[in-house]
Amino acid sequence: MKDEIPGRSLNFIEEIIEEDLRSGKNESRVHTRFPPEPNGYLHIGHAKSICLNFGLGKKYNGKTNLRFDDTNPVKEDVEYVDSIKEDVRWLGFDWEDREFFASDYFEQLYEFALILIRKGKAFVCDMSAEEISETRGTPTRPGKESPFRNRSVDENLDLFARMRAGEFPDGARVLRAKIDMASPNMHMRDPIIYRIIHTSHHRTGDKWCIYPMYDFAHGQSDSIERITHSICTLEFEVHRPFYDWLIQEIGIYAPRQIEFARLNLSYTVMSKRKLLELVQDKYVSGWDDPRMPTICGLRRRGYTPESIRNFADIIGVAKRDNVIDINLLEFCIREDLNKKASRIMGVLNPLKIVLDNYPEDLVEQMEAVNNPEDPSAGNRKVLFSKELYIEQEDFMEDPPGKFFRLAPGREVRLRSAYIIKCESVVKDPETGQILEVHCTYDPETKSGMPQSNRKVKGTLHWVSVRHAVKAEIRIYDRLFMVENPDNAEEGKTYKDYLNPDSLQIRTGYLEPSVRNSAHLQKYQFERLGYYNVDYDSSPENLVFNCIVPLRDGRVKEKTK
RNA sequence: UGUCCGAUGGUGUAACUGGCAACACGUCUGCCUCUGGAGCAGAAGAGUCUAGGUUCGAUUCCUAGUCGGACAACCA
Repeated sequence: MKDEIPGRSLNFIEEIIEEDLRSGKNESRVHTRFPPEPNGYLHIGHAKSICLNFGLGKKYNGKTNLRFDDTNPVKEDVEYVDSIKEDVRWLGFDWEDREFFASDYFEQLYEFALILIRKGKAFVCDMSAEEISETRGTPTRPGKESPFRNRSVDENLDLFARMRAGEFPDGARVLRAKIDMASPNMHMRDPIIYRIIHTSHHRTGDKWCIYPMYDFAHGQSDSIERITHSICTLEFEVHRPFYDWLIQEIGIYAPRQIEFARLNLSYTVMSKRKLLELVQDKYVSGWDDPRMPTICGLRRRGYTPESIRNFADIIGVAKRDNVIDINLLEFCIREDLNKKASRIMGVLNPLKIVLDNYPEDLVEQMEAVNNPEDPSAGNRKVLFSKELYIEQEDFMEDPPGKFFRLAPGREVRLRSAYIIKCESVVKDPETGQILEVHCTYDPETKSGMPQSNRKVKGTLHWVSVRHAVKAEIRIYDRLFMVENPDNAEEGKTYKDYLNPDSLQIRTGYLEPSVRNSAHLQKYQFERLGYYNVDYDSSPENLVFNCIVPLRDGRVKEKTK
């Protein structure tokens, strides 16, 4: 985690917290929570919230709970609970023994509902979902009161008990708060707080057939856990008056809810519904497809927890809607991996080089630096021989002015090896395609030798043909072709903007040192980019994911 | 024709609570380099949605607009 720079300005949430600390509110405790619903995988937007909540807990010597808001058994599953825990842990956060579930509080929540009923603040309503919806009114028009609104306390108590006992089918009745059908805030128009669902719950099994609505569970769960600052996203701002009303009427501890703007990333979608759709309709290989903005997708792509935490830190927290440029995320992973990733050489588009003056059977071990940014990473040996592969793009028969690489008559440095000079080109007589390039090497210029300092304009990466190992290289591009796929034009959906070339599979020729890499091992392929060993990889069938290419000045020249 | 929230360079976030706008990404220029990477040095780019007001002075306060977002699931 980044060290706090003293004097660095506070975000608006930290300001509120420090004010509360100064005034001695909540006995000067800071207690936050991350409250996911276990109905989907976590994405980078959740990472922002996780970093915020756990970060605040840490910064103010407080605590942060992990609580699953599992109030809807039809959509939730343990699969999601497990993945969420894994992801939060992987991001580097620890909730210690404070792993909670809203379902742990079902009995308590039921008691809260009883309190409301006894106070005449809640009633059992027999209307159908359609009727309730019709009588709710619109934002500009008040709703109509339910004909069941004035049932006696005893009748409500009896009916609610029978709801719990399972006497009624799904949808037959609900419990509603009795507030104000004419409120300008839709959430105050006698909102539903309990509904009948005869579905077994992933934790409580068949113990319950009535379940609290999220709005009835969330605020009270925070209260039960004595959360001091309930941090959530902007869309819950309009719910706050209802939460406050509940806390007030039930008469329990009141956390303070603070809303912030959720993260939006360019060239991607972030809603759980859409991500689920991409998975179910097989637009991607799964939740952890390296193109997905999910935490597990980013992990598989090769992002590090540090880079994601740093990203969350850099984007800041505020209340205004925002769209973060995806390249800021890429900046964060490059910055991190530049310091950490070992460098290796690999060729993705091979062109054969033959060194005419190099002994036929000689094999040399070249000393190569693992990471110029980190001397402690040490060196390794790279095998060199008469026939090498270089990148096709690194040779041009008729180069333009600013081409620093190999061309007829020109010299170039082979990284960690010799300076070579291009002597001739062998082409296919039929197609004119270049088959191999013949060069001579200068034996005096081996890296490290006294005379090796001769300046040449370019340095190329290479791999010995005889020693190269093949690997499957998966290269990813952005999943969507437009900056904001959510904002689809008439008659289109976000899916119409899916990038058909977001996955490209190639064969790479790599130096043999990578053969026994562990899954998720990260490398910089010199001059190309950062690569991650995929879960599908094995020593026999290496598979790498391109995390992000290196920044490349050449690209700009071309687009100019 | 409601309620709530927001508005600062291309993007995001600041401005010690009223003292002529800073940082990061991106862009551009130069240096350096056995990665056209990294690093280093520098530059351009907003006068803070608009109109009034308070004030010696407003991005910060007030008023009225404008624009954008959220809210009408027995979802969260």
